[in-house]
Amino acid sequence: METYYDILVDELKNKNLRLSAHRLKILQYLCENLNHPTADQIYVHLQKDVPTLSKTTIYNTLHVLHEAGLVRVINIEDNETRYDIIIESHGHFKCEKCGSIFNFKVDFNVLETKDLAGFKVKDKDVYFKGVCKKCLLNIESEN
Amino acid sequence: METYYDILVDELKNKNLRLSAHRLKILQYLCENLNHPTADQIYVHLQKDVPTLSKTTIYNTLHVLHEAGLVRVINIEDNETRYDIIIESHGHFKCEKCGSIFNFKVDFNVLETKDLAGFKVKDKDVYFKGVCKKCLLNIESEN
DNA sequence: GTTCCTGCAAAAGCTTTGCAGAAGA
DNA sequence: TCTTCTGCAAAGCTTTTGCAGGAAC
Repeated sequence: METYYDILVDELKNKNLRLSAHRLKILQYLCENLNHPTADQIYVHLQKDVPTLSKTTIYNTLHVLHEAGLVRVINIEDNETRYDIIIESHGHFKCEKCGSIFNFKVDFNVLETKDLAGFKVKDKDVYFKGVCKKCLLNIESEN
Repeated sequence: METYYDILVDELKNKNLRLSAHRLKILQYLCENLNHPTADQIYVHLQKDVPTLSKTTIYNTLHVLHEAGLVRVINIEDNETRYDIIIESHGHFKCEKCGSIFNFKVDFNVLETKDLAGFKVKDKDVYFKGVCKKCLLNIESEN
């Protein structure tokens, strides 16, 4: 069975991008960790395995993967950029207590609007913020 | 007739926030320029009138206005934060050619999803990116 | 008279850039 | 062999912080 990773590697080949060891590591990390990591989180994690890995390479690779259409950029918060492999369109919810990001289904078709008639829409992002279920329960149990 | 500015000033009074000269200037600018400026754009513009104004005050004021619920924070792009007085909920479209940000109507009710059952949702943002009508026409006329 | 706001300078934090050496095709 | 990638160090940008003086109430 072909995994997300395999599919993405094929995509890289198709687009004539080099399959360097570091790129594959980063891609693998993204496929195994669908928790919308920041560049720094990827760096800290992979450095354990690959001590020579630099942040520059993380940024470079994320840019390349984004331009190739394999990675989504998430700017739900102003002071951090997060990354996500693109599986299917969904919205992102960020909990202000624990900082976790959750995916949720969004019907992007219903967002069509005549206000943007004549516009070419390439990216659609839906960002929600608030408090997640788990944190809400924790707050309740404290009172 | 009461303007947006008047309404917002009343809001500040109600929340016991000080109506300093600089705060009122920044609020006035936001009411008269509904083009989602960055902190720097506000700074550059207002400095002509108020040379002593500092960027620190711009940031401070924007934070205060945001916490008071009068200003919306827009993170459609990773390297810049934009600000918007809150009139009614709408989506934001950013043109990748000219950089302009357009508002468009969004029915936020249809975005409700059972995936977030039990979550407390406080903010909802819809960000689209692409090319605006005007830039599309310019591109066509070049060919 | 208090409290809060302002502005300067410095620091912090994330991201980008330039360039020489290394690795991929 | 040629092209592209990598990593270091430095720079760039936006935003935050600490603190003394000043303004609002």
